[in-house]
Amino acid sequence: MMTVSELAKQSGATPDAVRYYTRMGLLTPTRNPENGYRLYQPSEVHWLRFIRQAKSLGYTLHEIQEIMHDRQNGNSPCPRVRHILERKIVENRKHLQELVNLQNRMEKALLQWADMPDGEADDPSVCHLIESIISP
Amino acid sequence: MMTVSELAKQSGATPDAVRYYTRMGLLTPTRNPENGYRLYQPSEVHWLRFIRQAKSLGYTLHEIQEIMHDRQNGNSPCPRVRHILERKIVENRKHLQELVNLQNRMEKALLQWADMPDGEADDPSVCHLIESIISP
DNA sequence: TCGACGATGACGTCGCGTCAAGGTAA
DNA sequence: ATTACCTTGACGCGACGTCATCGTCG
Repeated sequence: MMTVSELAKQSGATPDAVRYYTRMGLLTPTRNPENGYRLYQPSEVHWLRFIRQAKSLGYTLHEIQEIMHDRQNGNSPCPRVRHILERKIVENRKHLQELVNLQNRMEKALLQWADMPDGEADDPSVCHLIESIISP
Repeated sequence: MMTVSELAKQSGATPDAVRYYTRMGLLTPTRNPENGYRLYQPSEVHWLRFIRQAKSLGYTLHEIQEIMHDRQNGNSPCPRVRHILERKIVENRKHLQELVNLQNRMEKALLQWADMPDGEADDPSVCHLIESIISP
């Protein structure tokens, strides 16, 4: 039986994150009746590592919750796990493209600004640098 | 003088966003004393377009606030504007790299899972697919 | 006795979106 | 009279981090 920070150290999470996962129902400690401390079984280390592994693959805590519910209901979570990842690959590709576009806009702007002076205090515009950019 | 939704239409924002910018102090309407409606000067269209232009370049509303404060204090915001963008270009490059890494991890996982069966309901692991991934 | 740990509960992040409950305009 | 607008205030998102205030352990 281990306390929050002992469990946290075993898997690289912070004690605050462990408490948060516990509030969400992803971890289910018992309580020390003398002082109310959360007490985790050694087997919880496996669950917490699973949570962190899934998170590093892009699963949200809500999705991890659904995966664990499958398990608790006696179903294999694998079909759901595959579906979610396929969706995430598509979504992330779109997100990446947006960030690439943003990066291009920012770099083009900085290049274009290199030849432009700073504005004066009494300019009519807010910032002529920003306003000079042609919207895509 | 225009109401929220008239101003919003002039620049492509939603009325809710206009009210939000107003709460943040980025827009400063007067009020119709008869009914309390926000009343914007035609010149606010320029400010709102500036806000949206800056946002599309990646500036946060908080940063836009600082830029506007420069203006109101009689200083040129341009040096700040340049600095922020230089910082954002670096940050976004890092963020992009993380998302590319995530995308690679996800795509490798899906490929690897293609040859693996779904787990059974009585598996000892939570999901052997996710647990089979070797952490980077 | 003191510092490191534990507890709860609430608030902050970011940029809005949404909802409720009501008043107003055309 | 209907409908589309306006107001304020509060809550939701995601994954924690932080803070205050307190009790406990070694």
